[in-house]
Amino acid sequence: MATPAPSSLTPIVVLGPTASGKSDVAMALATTPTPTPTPTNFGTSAGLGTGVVPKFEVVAVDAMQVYRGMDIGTAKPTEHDRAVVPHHGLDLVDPDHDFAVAEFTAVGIAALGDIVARRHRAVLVGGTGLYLRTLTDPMDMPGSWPEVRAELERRAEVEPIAEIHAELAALDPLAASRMEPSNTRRIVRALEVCIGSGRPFSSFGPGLQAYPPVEFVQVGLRWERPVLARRIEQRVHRMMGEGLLDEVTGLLDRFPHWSRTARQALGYKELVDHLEGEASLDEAVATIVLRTRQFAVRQERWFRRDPRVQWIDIHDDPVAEALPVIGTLLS
RNA sequence: GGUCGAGUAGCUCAGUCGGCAGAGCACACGCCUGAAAAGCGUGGGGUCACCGGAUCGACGCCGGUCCCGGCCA
Repeated sequence: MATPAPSSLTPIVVLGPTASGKSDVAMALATTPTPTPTPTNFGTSAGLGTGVVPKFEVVAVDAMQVYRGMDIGTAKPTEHDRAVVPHHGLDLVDPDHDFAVAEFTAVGIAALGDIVARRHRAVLVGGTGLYLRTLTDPMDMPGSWPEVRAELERRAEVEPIAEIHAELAALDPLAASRMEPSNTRRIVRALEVCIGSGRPFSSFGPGLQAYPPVEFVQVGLRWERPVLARRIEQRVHRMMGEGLLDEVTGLLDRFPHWSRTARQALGYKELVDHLEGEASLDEAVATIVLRTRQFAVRQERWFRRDPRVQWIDIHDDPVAEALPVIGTLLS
């Protein structure tokens, strides 16, 4: 794969499942002197500013860290880390705001542009695969047509999904053939785009299965599953100890109605269920652990398809084990 | 000790009249274009507690053993 040689401004992506330590690795990258291919000191007039070691800025690529006030459960970077290294993509909206990919993409692309303009280097911390893809592989993402969507969703409640799928097949056979006839979510969206835009859904770019060479250095942190499972369990208990339940009640106080998207956050929905009497606290915590483990597997499955990712096997200490490898990748 | 009920997939449990062993969850694998911490699909898995018996044929019927739970002593 003919990826361009990294320059000192090539963005770095550190990705991996939840609890893999990618935020720590990003912070370490940003705060430790790393070997760079460019001469740094001596004030040689190398020209074009190559003599400067770029400063780092972090772009958090995470669908839940965008919500203000959802800190503990999303493992959001601390105030201290954010004071030491500029962070982007955090605290974009309140939990009553219905947030979606396109909104993130706009913020992310703007942030990347600003970072380059400052001659700084971006470190993307990737947890949400789709969000990350819209940054590394800018795509022609169709718009949204809420009225069309609402109508389709209303129909999907009463009509067999097979009929709606057949309708999509008539308008866009290719798209219809690419999705399970039972996947209401995807079928409704594809139809929404066909009807709303007047163009076949499948005409919007090659989709997610193309992985062209791209000017990002992407490293993935890979753990053995049982080890990661243990880390997840420990982290969930740590979050509870840090006051996750209080965070949830406080947040409910300020925002009685969370958006559909914010409501999905792991650790939050289960505790809300508990507060509503649907589960004991122990049950809720056990559910958080289970679902977070399953989520981590889904993240792995998403990321491991991307042939451009260079995997680093981590056994114990993400920072100590990943940094040297990343250093060699950058030189 | 007596008595009643139970023992089937990793877990919780269905299994009609004796005729190829089932579900949900978990787990593995795949998919993913404005909900993505969401959503959808596929798959592997069994000494039917154990021993014996009757039967062409037993998870099921008969006898015994073990184990768990309730009740009575």
